[in-house]
Amino acid sequence: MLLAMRSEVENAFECVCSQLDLHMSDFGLEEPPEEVEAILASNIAYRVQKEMGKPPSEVAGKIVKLLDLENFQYVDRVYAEGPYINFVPSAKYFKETLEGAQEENYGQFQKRGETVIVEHTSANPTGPVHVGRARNPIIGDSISRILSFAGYQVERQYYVNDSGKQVATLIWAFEKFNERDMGDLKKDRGDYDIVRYYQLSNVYLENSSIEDKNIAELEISDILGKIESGDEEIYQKLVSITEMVLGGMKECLYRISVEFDEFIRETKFIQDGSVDEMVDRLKQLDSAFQEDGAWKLGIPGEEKPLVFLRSDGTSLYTTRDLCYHEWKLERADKIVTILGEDHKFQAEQLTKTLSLLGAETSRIRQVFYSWVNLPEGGMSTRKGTGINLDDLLDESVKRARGEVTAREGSRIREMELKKSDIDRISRQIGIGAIRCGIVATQPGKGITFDWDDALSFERQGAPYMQYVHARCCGILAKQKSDIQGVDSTLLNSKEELDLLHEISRLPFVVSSAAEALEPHRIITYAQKLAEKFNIFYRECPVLKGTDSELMAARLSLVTATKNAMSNSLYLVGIESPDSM
RNA sequence: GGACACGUGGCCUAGCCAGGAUAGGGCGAGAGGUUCCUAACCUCUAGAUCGCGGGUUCAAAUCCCGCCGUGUCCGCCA
Repeated sequence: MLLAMRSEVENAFECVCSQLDLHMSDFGLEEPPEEVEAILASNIAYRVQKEMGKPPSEVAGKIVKLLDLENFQYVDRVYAEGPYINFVPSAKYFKETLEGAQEENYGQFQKRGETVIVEHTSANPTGPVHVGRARNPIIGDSISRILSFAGYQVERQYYVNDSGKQVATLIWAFEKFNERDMGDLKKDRGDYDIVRYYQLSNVYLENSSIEDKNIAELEISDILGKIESGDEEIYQKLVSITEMVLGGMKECLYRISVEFDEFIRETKFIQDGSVDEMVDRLKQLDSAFQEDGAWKLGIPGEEKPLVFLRSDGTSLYTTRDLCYHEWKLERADKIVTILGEDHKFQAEQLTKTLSLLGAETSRIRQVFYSWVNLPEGGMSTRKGTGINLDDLLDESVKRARGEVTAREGSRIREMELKKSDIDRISRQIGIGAIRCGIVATQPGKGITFDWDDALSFERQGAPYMQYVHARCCGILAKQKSDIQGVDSTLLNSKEELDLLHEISRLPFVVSSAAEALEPHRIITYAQKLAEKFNIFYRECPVLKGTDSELMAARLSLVTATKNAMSNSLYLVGIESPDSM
C-alpha cells in the first residue's frame, strides 16, 4: 500500500513539476521522523529553491497549493511543515492495508515472468559445513526466498567443486589410507567420515619426507589428469566420495531450512566438452597468449593475466566456472552468486572474461560477505580448525531449551507445555537465533566468532519477533466466531494506526530488499513491526473490555500482524511459532 | 607495495548506494510497571566530537580527496 501511495505522490509531483517547468526525477521522498503524523514526506523544496528563487519553506507552501488532492486515493492531507511536504494517509489507505493483510500471502508479488538462478554455498565437498562460511547459505537462502516472494522464478543452485586439486587429493587419500588410520568419527555422517581422510592427507603432505611428498604429488596430479580426461573409474570414485560429503552437508543445511533445487557438478562441463570448447574460444581472443607452456589471457584493467590452461593441459577453476556461468546465463534472465570476499578477485576476472567472450554481464550480480573468523584466525576444513555448524546449532538449541524451561513455571499460561512443545519451541528459537544473528548484520562486516555473541537470545533478536507471532496466535485461538464487516475506521488510536502503517510497509520493504539483494532489511522491518505490535498489545485490549465491532476490527489487525510477521520471518528462513 | 571492504556511546548494530526534520535500536547500567488477551513485554534516565583531517554544498554519518586502524585479495590453488 505504501508503494501505491508513493506512486500516487510521484505522479502528482511530476504534474506539478511540469507546471513549474522543472525537470527532475527525484522528488526527495523519505520517511518522516516518528512523531510526525505523516508517513511520507518530500524535501523537494530544498532541491528546487535555486530554480524558484525562494526559500525552501515558501517553495514548499507553493507546491502544496499546486498538488491536486482530487486525484489522491491514499492521501488524506498534504501540508507543509517548514521546508518539508508531508503526506497523511487516507482512511482508504488503512482500509485496504487491513484487507490486503488478511491474506496469508500478504506482501507477495505477482509472478513477473523473470527467472533468476541463485548460486550459493558451493563449499568444497571435503567436509562438514563450518561456521566460517555459514553466512553463505544463510544469506543465499534468504535472498532466494525474497526474490521468489518478490515475483521472480528462482532456482537455487549449489555448484559442486568436484574437480581440481582438493578432490584429487581426497581420492588419493582414500586409496592411500585405511579406516584404521583414522581418528574417531565425530558424527555418523558422510561429511564427517570423509573429512578425516582429507585432513590426514594434508598432514601427510606437510610432514613427509621430500621424496614421499613428491611421489604423493605426482600421484595426485595423475588423478587430476584422469578427472580431466574423463576417466570412468576415477569419475565413479569421485562421485561416490563427493556424494557422501554432499549428503551430510544437505542434512546439516536442512536443519537451518536451507534447500537446493539443483547441484551442478563442475565435472559436467568437462565431460560435455564445454571446457575444451571454452579453452579454444579463449585462445582465439586477441589478448590470449602462451607463456611457459601455459595459456593466459590479458584482461583490461587487471595487472595479472588470467591463467586458463595449465602447462600440463589441465584446466583451472576459473576456466570451468566460465562454462558454468555461460550455462547459467542461457538458462536464466539474471544470475546471483553469493561469494566470500576472498573470491572478489576471481569473480572480477571471471566477469571481465565473460564480457570479452561477449556475454551480457549486466545480468550477473554478486553478493560478497566476509568470513566468520575465530579470535586466533580463520577456520579451515583442511586444517580442521573450524567450528562445525552442527555443533553451533546443537548448542543453540540446547541453550534455547534452557530459556524455555526456565520460563515454564514462572508464568501464567493456560496450557501446560508438552514435551513435544518444548522440543519444538527450543528448536525454532535456537535455529532462529542463529539465522537471525547472521542475516541481521550487513554481509560486508567482519564477524569474530564468540559463543556468547552467536548464541544470545537478545531482545530484538529472533525470539522477540517470534514472540509477537505467538502472541497473535494466542489471541486468534481464543476468537469465538468469524468476524465480518470490519470497520477499519474504528482503528483510530495512535497505537493502532502506527501498527497498521508498519504493516502497510511490507511490500515496499520486500521489493527494496529484493532489488538491493539485502536480506537484513527484512530483519530491520520485522523488529520495527514487533515493537509496534507490542505497544499496541499493551495499550489496546483485543478480546476484553471492547464492544464487538471494535473487537472485530482489532482481531483483523492481529491477523494482519500475524501474516506480516510470519511472512517476514519466512523470508529470512526463521520459523514462526504458534506458541512459545 | 597495489586493489577492495569495514570503522557509528563501554559492547553490538540501523541509517550511507539515490545528502535534508533532534543519528534509530539492542546489550550492559540505573528507576518504574503485571488482580488485565503469554512480562521472551512495556515506560523512563544516563551515555555519541558518526576513526582522523581537509573539500563540495544552503545542508555531510551519507558525496569527493588525503591519512590512520582492521580484514581480504594480488598462485600454472579453489
